[in-house]
Order: sequence, then C-alpha cells, then structure tokens
Amino acid sequence: MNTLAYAILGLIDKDKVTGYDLTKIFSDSVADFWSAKQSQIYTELKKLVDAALIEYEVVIQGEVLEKKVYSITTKGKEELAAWMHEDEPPLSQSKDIFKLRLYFSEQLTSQELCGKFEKQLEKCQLLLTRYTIKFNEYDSSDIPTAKIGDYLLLKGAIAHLRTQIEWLNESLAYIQK
Amino acid sequence: MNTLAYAILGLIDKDKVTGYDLTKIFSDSVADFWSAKQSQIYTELKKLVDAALIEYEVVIQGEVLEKKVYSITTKGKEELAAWMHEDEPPLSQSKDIFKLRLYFSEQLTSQELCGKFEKQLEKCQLLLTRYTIKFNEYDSSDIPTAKIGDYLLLKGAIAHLRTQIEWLNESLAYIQK
DNA sequence: CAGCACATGTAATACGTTACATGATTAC
DNA sequence: GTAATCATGTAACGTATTACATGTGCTG
Repeated sequence: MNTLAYAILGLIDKDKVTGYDLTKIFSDSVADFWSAKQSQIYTELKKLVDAALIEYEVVIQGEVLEKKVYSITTKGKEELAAWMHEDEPPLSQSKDIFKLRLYFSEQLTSQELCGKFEKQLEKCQLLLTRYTIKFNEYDSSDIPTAKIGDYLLLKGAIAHLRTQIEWLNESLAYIQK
Repeated sequence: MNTLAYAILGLIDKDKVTGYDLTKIFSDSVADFWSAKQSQIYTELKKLVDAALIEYEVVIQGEVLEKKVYSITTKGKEELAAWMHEDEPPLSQSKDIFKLRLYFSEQLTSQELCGKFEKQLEKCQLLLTRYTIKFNEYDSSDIPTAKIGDYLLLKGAIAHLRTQIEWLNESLAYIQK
C-alpha cells in the first residue's frame, strides 16, 4: 500500500465521503502536505474496496444520479492504525522549480531575477492571506481535540509562508544592491 | 523535456561532470530543492545526448576505466536559457508524511504524538547543524556572483528549518498541556 | 435554458524508485 | 588484500499526470 491509500483511508475514517469530495479535499484542504488528482483517487478507491479496507453505499442524488459514499471497514481501521504507528521516513525532500532556477541564477540578469522574486512574493502573500483568513476562523482558546491537527498544521503553514516571504524580501534586497 | 532534464543541463553548464558526479550532487548539494536517483540520471543523460543538448568526452581514469565527462552544447545552452526565462509554475505542493499523520492525529495518544514530534525535532536539528556548518564556510561580506544562488538558497533552507523547529517545539508544548 | 458544480470512470503517457548487474580505482 | 568509493548501465515496477469520456443536478 502506498501513502495515498493511507491518506484516503484516514480521510474516509474522519468522515464519510464520495470520490468527488476526496478530489476537492486533495486539491484544497490537505493540498499543503498531500495532493492527488481525480483519476488517481478513483483508481485507489477501487483498490481499497477490493482489499476490503473500505466499503460504499450507493446514494441517489436528485432523481437518478448514483453516488458512492465510502466508509472505512474494521480491517481498514486496523491498517490505518498500524500505519499511524510506523516510524516516520527521513525528512521529505521537496521539489521546487523556483529554487532550482535560483541555483542557476547566473543565467539571468539582475532585473530578470528580481522580477522572479517579486512574482514569487505575490504568490506567497496571496496564499498567506487565504491561510490567515482560515486561521482566524478558529477560536484559539477552544480547539476541539479532533481539530488539533488541522489547527497546528495551519499554524505551521502560516509560519512557513511568513519565513518564506521574509527570505524572498531579504534576497531581493541583496540582489538589488 | 521534464524539469530533471533542465536541472541536469544547468548542472553540466555550471561544470563539466560525469553521471556519477550528478548522482552525488542530486543526493547532496541540491537535494533540498531537487533530487533524482542514479538510474534516472543515466537515462536522462542518454536522452540529452540524443537530443544534442549535451555531449561527452571519454576520459580514462587509472588504467582502463572509461568515464564520460559531459559538457553542454550550444543548442543545450539555448534550451537552458529559454527554460530559465519561463514563467514560474504555481507554488510547489510538497508531500509530507509527517504532516499527513499529524492531520490524522486523533488516531494516536498524546504520548505517541509527542514521541513523533520529538523524533522530527531531532532530524530537523541535525540537518540545521549540517546546513549551519556549510553556511559558516561562506565569507558573507564577499560572495562571488556565481555563488549568490547557492548562498541565498542555503540561507533560505536554514530559515525554513529554524521556523520548522520553532513550530515543532510550540506544537509539542501545545499537545502536552 | 445555460452554465457551473456534482459525479464517476478509463487510457495513455510520463516520471520516479528499487533492484539487478558489473567492474575498476584508491586508500589503508 | 580488502573495503570504500568511483563508475556505468538496464529491467521491472510503482506512482502521478494529462486527456479522454459521459452524464446529472442545481441555481439564476
């Protein structure tokens, strides 16, 4: 089983969802630390059903539209619990094209590089705004146990973005001088 | 052409290297923002030679061992320059199993979660130490133009790790209370 | 009734990892 | 002389993306 399978298992365990719901979750709420495309999700769901780790109930939406609402099985819960207790792998090595290009920055003029930094800054600031809005929806004095993970992750993502923005600004100043 | 191809092109442009050298570079110096395995590197080198973006000279190491020292062609330089000027893609979505598990933290006891945070902290601290040693090798008042990218990237990686460590410590305190 | 969101699936292709396979050079 | 490092390559498999393919439901 791959990580995506466990991610799906965990999400279904949190809440009964359809494949469509998962698609949205993987492109929005958990996108900061895991992502998957629609086609991958549907194929993985099928495998999980075959492995009897999840099952589904067909629900009629409107007149005829059948949707599959998935839930986790006992066997699925066991698998998920076992995975949760596994040792963590080495620190994740992310791939970042912006940084890669920066490593080859001799190729660009100072002006061109600054332009790239400015665009990157904008993107980070936009995302920071979105995350901050989300964060402000929490009442920090009263986080329900089930939401502690979400809360801490969001806090981490915001801290990371702030540091990134600070670094981009400092680097920009450094290049301009 | 995929990003790995451009990464290799950029590295060969910086310095004549062998496939073996690239393998080390991708697992050490640039691993923080791009990585690749040995098998992938050798296949990609072959493709780049076929596309006439790089060429190689066979050098005899010792008595008989033939090694291929790659260099970039004019066509390769053009391709690299074109790629460098492309617009940046959306902010990279990294995949992080530690964070994914944190999202499902209800599955774990407080003690278990703390254990995971402590282990993660150790890993981050170890890496920070390594990066700091590297950073101290620079004379910050005199960075040669060709090394500005390296320097800024290292600075960014250190800032990122410090923030990560701070976040892990705060989160640990939060869970323990 | 139009346009967007909801809903599910498959096929082809591309990218990445693990494992296999082999041999020379160097430093101790 | 032996172990670590240098050096190159392929095969099989696993994971991920893009594109194809289709149809319903809801809101204005």
